[in-house]
Formats: sequence, structure tokens, C-alpha cells
Amino acid sequence: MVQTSADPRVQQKVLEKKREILDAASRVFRRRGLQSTGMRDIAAELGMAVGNLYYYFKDKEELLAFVQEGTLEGLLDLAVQVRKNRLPADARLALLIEGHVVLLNEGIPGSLAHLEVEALREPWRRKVQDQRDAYERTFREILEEGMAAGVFRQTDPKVTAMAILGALNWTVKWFRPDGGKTALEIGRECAELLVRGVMA
Amino acid sequence: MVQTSADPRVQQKVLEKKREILDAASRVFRRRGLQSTGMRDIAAELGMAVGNLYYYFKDKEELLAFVQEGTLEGLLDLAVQVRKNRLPADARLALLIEGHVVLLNEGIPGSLAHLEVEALREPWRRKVQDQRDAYERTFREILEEGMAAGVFRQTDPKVTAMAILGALNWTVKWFRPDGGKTALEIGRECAELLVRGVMA
DNA sequence: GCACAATTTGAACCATGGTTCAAACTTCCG
DNA sequence: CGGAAGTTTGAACCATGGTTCAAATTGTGC
Repeated sequence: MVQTSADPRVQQKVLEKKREILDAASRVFRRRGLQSTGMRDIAAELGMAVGNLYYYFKDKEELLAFVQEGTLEGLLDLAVQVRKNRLPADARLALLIEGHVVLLNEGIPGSLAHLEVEALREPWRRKVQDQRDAYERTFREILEEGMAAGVFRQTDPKVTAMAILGALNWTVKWFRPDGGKTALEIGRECAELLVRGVMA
Repeated sequence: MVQTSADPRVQQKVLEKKREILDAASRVFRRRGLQSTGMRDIAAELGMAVGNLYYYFKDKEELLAFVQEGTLEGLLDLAVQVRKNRLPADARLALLIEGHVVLLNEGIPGSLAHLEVEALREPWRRKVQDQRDAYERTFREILEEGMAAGVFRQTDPKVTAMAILGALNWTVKWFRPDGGKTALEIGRECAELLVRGVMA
């Protein structure tokens, strides 16, 4: 098992390797989907032997959990950026929407693997779900803020947030980089549609 | 194997049994999701032995394909109904949206199993995908019609249709009958959001 | 009742794919 | 070098769960 050494040099190297594996796993999960991705596929993507993965990660579930956390980290970063600025609610919602679509679709076209919390069992599921809830809360907050300011019409922020997120998450199912539009362009069109939808 | 008899009495009985099995499978797929649903679970839902399922269906994939076709049939019916009437585009889009949400969420809360074409292999995949394309075309048509009539603003109908469908399909991931709102209410809120989003 | 077809059973079979592990290899000081 | 710690290998192991099938049961026409 890894992590038996106290040497910081070694620990550093292990961390790098872990990240490398996670990146590869992330790619393969996106490309092939959750079920079609085998440990052997991930190993092949790295040119290493299957068993080696287990030197760095306990099992496939842990691997997936970290991959999902990675995606959520990116989204949470985005949320922080958007929260920071002082634009009106509609502009901020648009930014959040565009960023979300770009993050989910940049690089390799993908499956929903990065978002399928249902695939995780209980220690992990809660952890990832909590992060996800936190992220989704950002949408609700912006919506509520916009309603309070009178820019948005009155709606149930929970329902509206989930409807918006559905539209965005679903893009990974149909967006293809070679489809003639960039992820950002798609993001803009989504923003246009959804922000207009909530305007007062 | 079934279907060796030419007796219409027998054929009728077989059809009924098939429907019964498909209904059960439909329920279990919704409840447990695609991967968590075993043949044994479906058999248990019916109180029959596993092997018996194979008397009526070739394999799990065929079962899933028929279940998905059943869902699509319902949606296509809806599309026909909506096409029939002579309301303006915005009203028709709203009807389609509401109906879609209700169909996907009535009865048991669900997973996306009914919509995961990716889980099917090539003979079936094409067949189901074609039906799905036909259904999605309805959205594009209404959008184009609305744009032509000037009720809707100019957008890329393909992208807009997929964005709308994403919001709707995603409802099965979060809607719960005991959540205080009915599927129809959710459908109405989605319609409000999305129709407003495309209005000129 | 009897024979024959149709249906149902469930234990056994088997493919897939996650997981283990002892051996081989590398790295890095002393 | 030498050897200990760290890393990698890949064949073998094994659990899960879809699938088969011969036997048992039920239904039907004569």
C-alpha cells in the first residue's frame, strides 16, 4: 500500500501520480461512460498495468469519487468567481451558466459519469452530494437575489434552479466539439434562453 | 421458445404476459436504475422465476429496448396530440413541455433508464434513437414555426430544443411525488421558464 | 383420462470485469 | 556495490449477475 513513507519527496511523487491517474480516469469515464469503463481501460490509457491502479486507489469507486470531486471543485471555483463580482443578478446568472457548460464540455466529449452520484456508495455519496448541494445553492441564491431586486420574476427557486441545471448538464449528452459550435457558444445560447426565462 | 403456436388464443395470452413483464420491468428500471436492476429483480417483481423471463424475451437488452420504446410511444402520442390542435406556437410548446414532464414522472419516481439509448447495442440502438429523433423533431418544428410567425425570437432550433429537453428529462433525477408538488405543477413551471425563454 | 403443447421452474453455467498478490523491477541512499 | 523501501507487473482469483436447460407443472383438445 502507498503512503507508508514519511519522506516528503516520496509523498510529492505519489500525489503527482495520483493526479495523473485521475486525469486519465476522468478522460476515459467521459469518453466511454461509467459502465463501459473498466479498470483495464484506465490502466491502458496510462500505459500501465491494472494492478498498479490499486497501489494508488482502493477501488474503482474511490477513483470515480475523486473524479467527481474534481469536476465539482471546478464548478465551485466558478461559483466563487461569479459570487465575487458585483454585476446584476441576470448577468451573474448568465456567467454561471456559460461557465458551467464550458467546464462540463471542454476537452473530451462526455458522458454523465462525472455527475452520477448514484453510482457511489454511502461514505462517498454523502460527501459528493454535499458539495453538489452547495454548488446548486449558488443558483438558488442568485435567483432569490434577482427576485428580491425585481430583475427576476417570482418563481420557486428550487424548481427553477433544477430546471436550469438539467438543461446545462444534459449538454454533455449531445454536445460534440466537431458539431460546428464551441462549448462557449452553446453556453451563451443556454444562458440567453434561461436568463430570459426568469426575467421579470 | 415462445411464438411457436399459430393459435390466436395462445398468441393473445403471450402478448398479455409480455405486456405484464414490460410493465414490471419498467417499474423496476425506474425505481432502481439500469445497473442496479437485475433480471432476478424483475422476476421477483412479478413473483415468477428468472428463467421464465427468457421464455418471453431474448435478453435483458431486448427487455430494456421495449421499455424504452414504450416510453417513447407515449411521448410520440403526446406529440401527435399537440400537433393536431391549432393553438399558437407558444401555447403548443407549453402543452408539449407539460405533457413530457408528466409522462416521465407519473407513477414511480425514476431514473433515466428509460432514456438511456447508450445502453443498447446496434440493432436496437438505431431503432430507439430514430424514434427519439422523430420526437425531438417535434420540438424543433414548433420552435421554427414560432419563429416564422414572429412569436419566438430567432435561435438555433437544434440547440434550443436540446436545452429544453435537457431541463425536462433531468426532472426524473430530482422530482419526487412526496416533494409537495405534482408532476403537472413542475411541468407548468418548466413551461413558464422555457417558453418565456424563447418568446420574441 | 390421455397425450401433446405451452409454460414455469431454479439450479447450474459462464462471461465479464473488479480485485488480489507474490514476484520482479527501480530508486536511492549508506 | 548492497540492500531496503518504493513501485510496477500481470496472471490468477472471485463475486456478480446474465443466461441456459432439462425437468416439472399446467393447460388443452380429443
